[in-house]
Amino acid sequence: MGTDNLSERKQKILKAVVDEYINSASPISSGEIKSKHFGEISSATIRNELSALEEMGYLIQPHTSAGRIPSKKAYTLYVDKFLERQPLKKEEIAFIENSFKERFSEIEDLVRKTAKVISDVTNYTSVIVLKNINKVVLKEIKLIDLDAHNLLVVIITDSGIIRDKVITLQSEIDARYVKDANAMANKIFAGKTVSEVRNPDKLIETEMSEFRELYESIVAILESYAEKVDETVYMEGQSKFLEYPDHDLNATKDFLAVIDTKERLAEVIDDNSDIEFSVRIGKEENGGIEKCAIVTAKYVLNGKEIGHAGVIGPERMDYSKVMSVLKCISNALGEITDGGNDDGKRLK
Amino acid sequence: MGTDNLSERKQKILKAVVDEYINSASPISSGEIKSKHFGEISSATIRNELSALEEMGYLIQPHTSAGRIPSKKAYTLYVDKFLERQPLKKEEIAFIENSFKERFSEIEDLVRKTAKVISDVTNYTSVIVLKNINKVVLKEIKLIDLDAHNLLVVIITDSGIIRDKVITLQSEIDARYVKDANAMANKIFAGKTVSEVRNPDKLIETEMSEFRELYESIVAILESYAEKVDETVYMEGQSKFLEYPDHDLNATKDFLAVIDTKERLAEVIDDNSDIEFSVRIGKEENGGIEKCAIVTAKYVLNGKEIGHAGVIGPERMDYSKVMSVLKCISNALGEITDGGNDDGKRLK
DNA sequence: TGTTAGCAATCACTACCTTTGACTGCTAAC
DNA sequence: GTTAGCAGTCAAAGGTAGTGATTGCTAACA
Repeated sequence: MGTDNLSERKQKILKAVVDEYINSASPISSGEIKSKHFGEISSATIRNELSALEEMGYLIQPHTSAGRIPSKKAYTLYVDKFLERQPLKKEEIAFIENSFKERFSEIEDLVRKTAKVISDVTNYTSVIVLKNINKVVLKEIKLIDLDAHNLLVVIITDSGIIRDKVITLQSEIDARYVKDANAMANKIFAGKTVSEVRNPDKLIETEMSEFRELYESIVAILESYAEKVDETVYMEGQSKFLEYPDHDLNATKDFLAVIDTKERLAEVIDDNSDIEFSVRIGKEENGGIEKCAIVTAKYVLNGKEIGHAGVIGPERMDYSKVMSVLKCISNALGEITDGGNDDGKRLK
Repeated sequence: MGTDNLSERKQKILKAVVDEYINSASPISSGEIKSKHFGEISSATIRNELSALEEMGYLIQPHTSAGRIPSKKAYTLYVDKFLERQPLKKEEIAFIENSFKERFSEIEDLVRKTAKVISDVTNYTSVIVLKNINKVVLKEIKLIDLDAHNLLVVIITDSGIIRDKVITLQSEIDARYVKDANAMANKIFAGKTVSEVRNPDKLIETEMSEFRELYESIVAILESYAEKVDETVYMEGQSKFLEYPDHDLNATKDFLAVIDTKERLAEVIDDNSDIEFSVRIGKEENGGIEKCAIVTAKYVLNGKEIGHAGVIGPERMDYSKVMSVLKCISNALGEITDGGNDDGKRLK
């Protein structure tokens, strides 16, 4: 999808319409564009251009005597070509950096904080989806005996995420069993991804035979985490969704329906593309929410991509600011996790 | 707050108005009451009674030529005096019982499921708030060494809730240290409530001196859990909120604002009263949500009250059904946790 | 050929009016 | 204390007219 060979002037006018519409949320007239962007040419000329842009599918006229509003196509072009990375205000940068000054002992707290900061600075609803556990590498498995038949299994991944679950075994558990099982489990699981573990080779099968019951329980835990992403979705600022006039009752209904089932939300946010920012505009691309756009970036910690972070807002959202905020947070996170000893540009 | 000595007939009429309004959501006229509830007396007589009830503060007339709608006072009276426990449909009971047939290895899963079932059967948004950890009794503390300076602290309460957190210590950790610390920690913490631990007596202080750093870390964890109830709030069916015409944009805004900060939500749900069902009607009592009511019941597992469960819905909600559902779920939960060997009436 | 001014046409929006129908409150009779 | 009857009230719905913003078109202009 190129620029359709839009003339310099058409591009400038189109950009003006989108800019103005992002500000005002109401249709933009030819006169408005003239007075705010083009002192030189007349509104009639601009009208001609607008008419042409409409024919090309970039603009929409709600009714004959109204101004124009951008179409999805216009937003897409705008994000692709016209967006100038507008710098954040000093206070905003300071706020973000201060927010991550404190020490976080667990990733979960840090993620929560990140979501809060994104929402606070952008004033949109923020969402962070941690990567499906299928793709992460297991670092260690700890077994702790609770009583004669119950074990607490603690799963630690290489990116520091910790999950635990109690399992109940038929066989009696003693200290010796736990010790042996622990050693065995780590031999089998450590360094593997979850999906590798889920489809074990024959070798593992035989090695683990002594602890078959335990082995199957652990795999079951991993399976269940792999299936329900429920616990890896973080949201902040849900109520901000209603601060935008674009979001009427219908849009809100769609919105609530999506955030209601976190699985759906995770699907929407967690795309597989490898680009810096993913911008999805329009109902078809955002899980069915009317007049909404979703901007996400990779969420990188300790040099590892652990998920995606972004915002849900109106189509006419301040894309530039959102991207700047995500970028700035990415830098701040880089500094935390590396102790500031690299350029911090981890979220690419 | 009594019945204000309402005559038999006034009570009957008032109940009719509330019943009808719960069904139709639009003002109830004298004629409607006559045709549906009182073949014998004329609409004029009913009008007289309605007028009296209005003067007493039970009814509200949106405008002169409209029917009446119940006031908060009427709903309260209705819930207190008129509510007949209407039995659930067979399918509903079967659905609830089936939902809890499966085995839940962790409380968290069971709570989530409970929330889902409440929301599905009542068709309102459900909320479950687990009790503030301050009030629960610690059963055991497990320390697991991750590496030379990091310990995983697992806290197990008597109701089976498990929480864990990684702490970083200055001093070097070896197997011996962990073993001793473990023994000491359990001596100190086991059997106490969190609030007792937060205000330790001198004896504990001296006993723990050898592990001061560790001790302080554990207390800090407990403190932080006690302060942020964030992780103990479960919701289901948020989108159902919009299915009721009473809930317009404003109410939705209030609603989102409340559920946005889970602390606020917890405050609203988790009352300290000791009654079977808590019904809060009206903005003043429900955290500021317009035209909403909140019905909650104690959430009891293994004979212990671990929190509150309930629904958020319109003022004109089907109180009877909600209460029946909560009761039925309570029974089903009792059967799970006791293996069915008592009358199961645990949620009182 | 591209640009412009001018002008009629379009249409949402608002205000205002009328009609309709659903109630009520009151009164007088039972 | 109850009822029928009737005038009064008011929201909701529908219609009309006026206003203002904005466009598309045309004809003149550079």
